[in-house]
Amino acid sequence: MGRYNPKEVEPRWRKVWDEADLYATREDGDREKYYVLEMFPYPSGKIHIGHVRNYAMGDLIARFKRAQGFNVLHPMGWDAFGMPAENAAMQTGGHPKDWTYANIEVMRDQLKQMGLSIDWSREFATCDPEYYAHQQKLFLDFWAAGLVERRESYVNWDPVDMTVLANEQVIDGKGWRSGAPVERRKLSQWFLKITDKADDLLDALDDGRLDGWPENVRTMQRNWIGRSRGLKMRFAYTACETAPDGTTGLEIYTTRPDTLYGASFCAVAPDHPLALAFAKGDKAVEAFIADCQRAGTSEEAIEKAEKKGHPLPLSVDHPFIDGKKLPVFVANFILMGYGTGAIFGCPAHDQRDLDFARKYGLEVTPVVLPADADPATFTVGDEAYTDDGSIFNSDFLDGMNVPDAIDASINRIEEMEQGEATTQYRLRDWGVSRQRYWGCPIPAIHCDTCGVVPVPAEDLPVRLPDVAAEEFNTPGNPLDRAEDWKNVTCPKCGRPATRETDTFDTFMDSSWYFARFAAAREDVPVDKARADYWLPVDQYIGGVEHAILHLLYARFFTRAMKDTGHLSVDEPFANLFTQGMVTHETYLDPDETKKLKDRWILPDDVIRKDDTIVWEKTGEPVIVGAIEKMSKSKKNVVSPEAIAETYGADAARWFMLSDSPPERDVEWTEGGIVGAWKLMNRIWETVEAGEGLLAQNDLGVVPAELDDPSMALRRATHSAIDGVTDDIENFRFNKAIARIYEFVNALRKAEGAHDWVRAEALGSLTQLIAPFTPHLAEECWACLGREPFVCDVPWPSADPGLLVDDTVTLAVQVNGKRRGEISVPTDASKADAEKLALADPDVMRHTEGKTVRKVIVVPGKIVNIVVG
RNA sequence: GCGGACGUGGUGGAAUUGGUAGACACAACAGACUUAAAAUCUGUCGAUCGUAAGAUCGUGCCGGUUCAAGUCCGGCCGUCCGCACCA
Repeated sequence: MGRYNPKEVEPRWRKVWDEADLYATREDGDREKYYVLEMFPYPSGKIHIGHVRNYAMGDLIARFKRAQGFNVLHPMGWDAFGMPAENAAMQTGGHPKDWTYANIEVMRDQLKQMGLSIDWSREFATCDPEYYAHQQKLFLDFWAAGLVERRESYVNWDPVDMTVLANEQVIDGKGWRSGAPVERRKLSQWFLKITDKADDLLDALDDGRLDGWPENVRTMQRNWIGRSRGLKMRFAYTACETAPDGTTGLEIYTTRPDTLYGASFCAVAPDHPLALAFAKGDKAVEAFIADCQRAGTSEEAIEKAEKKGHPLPLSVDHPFIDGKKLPVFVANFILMGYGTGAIFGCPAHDQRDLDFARKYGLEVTPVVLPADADPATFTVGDEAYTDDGSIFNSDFLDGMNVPDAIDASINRIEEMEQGEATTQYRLRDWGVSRQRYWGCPIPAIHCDTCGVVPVPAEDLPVRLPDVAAEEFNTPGNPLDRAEDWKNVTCPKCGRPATRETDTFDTFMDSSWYFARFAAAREDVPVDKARADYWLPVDQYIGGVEHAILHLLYARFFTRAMKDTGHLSVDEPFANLFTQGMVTHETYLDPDETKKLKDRWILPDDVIRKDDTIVWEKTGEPVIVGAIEKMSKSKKNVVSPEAIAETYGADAARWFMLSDSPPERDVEWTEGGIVGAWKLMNRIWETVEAGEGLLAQNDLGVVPAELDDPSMALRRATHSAIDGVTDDIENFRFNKAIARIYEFVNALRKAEGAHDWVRAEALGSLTQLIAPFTPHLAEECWACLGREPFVCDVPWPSADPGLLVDDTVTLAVQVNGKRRGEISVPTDASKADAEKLALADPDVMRHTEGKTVRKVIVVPGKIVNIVVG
């Protein structure tokens, strides 16, 4: 007897599991497969509580499915390339590689301490040449398949990190990592043609292929891809054949060709070729463009920015109205990156166009009439009319609704050979070049004679050269200066050439790792047969912060890998679950003379005294700040190591899964972890009281004639099995935990129950907690004298006969208000229930002297008596 | 502005297709045990009135449907998330 001692118990069981090699997985045709994967961690140094929550969920699912008889794959790896390693190298004078692998060593140990059922034989880091060699091969295959493009383009340049960012990595005009305002630069860049797959990426969101994904993630991806159907058309220049940029007409894009009759001007983006061409000979145009480019791109700047334009010295002909000319402006609100960078303006039905037209005195002709408006008097004031209606003032379109008019105008423009229907995307191709050392080298060679040449497959991998530590303290990319590595001969012509010195965006590394786990040691990127067995991932679990970037890239990669014969699936993740963050209170030093960033105090350094929280150092109260996501900057972090040391890994896992629904944020509190710890002890104590009770896995037949307390415990056992199973299957871990609490409470009150029933209850309890708290469960299982291992025992099933009682309590309402309750046999007829309800004294007090007009009986639930 | 999620005790949160609102836990309070504390155990715990039995009110606000609404419908208010001068 004695308290449960996780410090001794947990390592002991992990050793036993290790020696039995329990969690190594092989392909096995007899059992159905189940692939559960949590987003792999970046080896930043130590695991944090967020990891604990993420991996506790994944391990819960893995163990649950394993007990249900599935052949479970549950692997782990490291997303190991990336800038923090270079920053650390800069600060410590070391090498990114040493820093990264040292962190992996530490974090692997920490993860192992959590008692996860992971197949460590499949572990890899993305910075292993054995991994990135295959990534280079995939890239070469994509290149050959036409999915890669090298082009000169404006890029988002992060001046702090000195690298290019993908559009997805620019948030509010700032770098996603550095927070520095992003600059525009023109560079030659590698692109993956994700827009080639835009339609399928979008369609799969709605055609059932991603039914296992949360709606919010699908919506985010839908918005991000941003498909719109419209018309690309040319407006002929009035009285001139060609413009200074060499074009013979202005090509615009519109989704509202139905409003063509309301057009009153055209406008182009400040960096549109036409505008730039005019700027060369026109100081005013040049000045206007420069002015536009100076304006910020932040959200605020855009919102406040006034619609501004500058006329260009030419006009265009209206396609439908003979003799009507439209002026052409350069305007600050047109984006070069969307459509053709040019529009026609219809002020009556677009707010931006209206603002612009009012400012420059352009005509406003309404052409869409609201349903109840009078065509003779309808005008547009300061608000554009953007809803549906019937077309008027528009010749052949008059009387149509908006969708019909859109079709009709497109047809007419196509007949006139002035344009065609097209689809536009907000999504742009994925720029994958990064001017960094610590990434996967791009396998390409630049030759003056042959141009850009792929590295031959047999020369892979292109390994990162070892460079001296001081290289990381020099601005720019160390690969640019690694002369021995950089200078090669051209594989085509044999003349001197140079390697590509950019490396891949690290999001590429995480875009296919799930497929590599199927056969992590094979000498091909993906072993097709084994990948066909394991993929898709049946359950993927991670943070919602990856809803767009990582998940979209992985979906694209999977399609590209299918095109190039590496995979057979086109969606990588059949079911996705996005878990909430772990938050914590923040504490502030009240001394306001200090800078804010120096005032945050660690939770470990404060003490709760009655109602106030004081700083250990001074004994003075601290300011209790908001409950926020744990972050190093606000110091509101707790160390999983310290928690495990004090309470054990099981208690930490349990707490992270209790209370809050898994998709919601959970607040880390001292009270919460203590509560979990108390339960560990309570379970242990309860099981220990039944030590060796019927020490066998198979209890045999149920004894006949059990007394009432025994029957009650059996019912509690089976309803716990039923409820917990259902809750786990539906990701309601907090409810599953609540049911286990109820079951434990029932079990502790049932000491007089029959031994057989107690043995059944204790065994079931142990099995039910096993996916949550594997060490404790194994210890309990051994204590009961059952055969190891509980994690390999089939999941218990509930006897449906024990889920219903033979009597049931019905609430009785009078006029919808609860006035009493009656106990009736479960199979009682409606008439019997009605009779009993009407005879109940509590009910009769409210029906006395009144006429019963109606009685509604819902079997098993409620009786409602309507009186008047 | 567009799209999505949500709003329940002091707190985290339960409530399957409309059918006993507040499961389970945290905090708080009272009691038992103890020299004492911790731990553990028992009890109370939405609000108001009442010694009690009980009554009335109560799921962001207003209205509606229904025998019955946290749940459905209409209209507001508020919070969070994503996108955003996307033509």
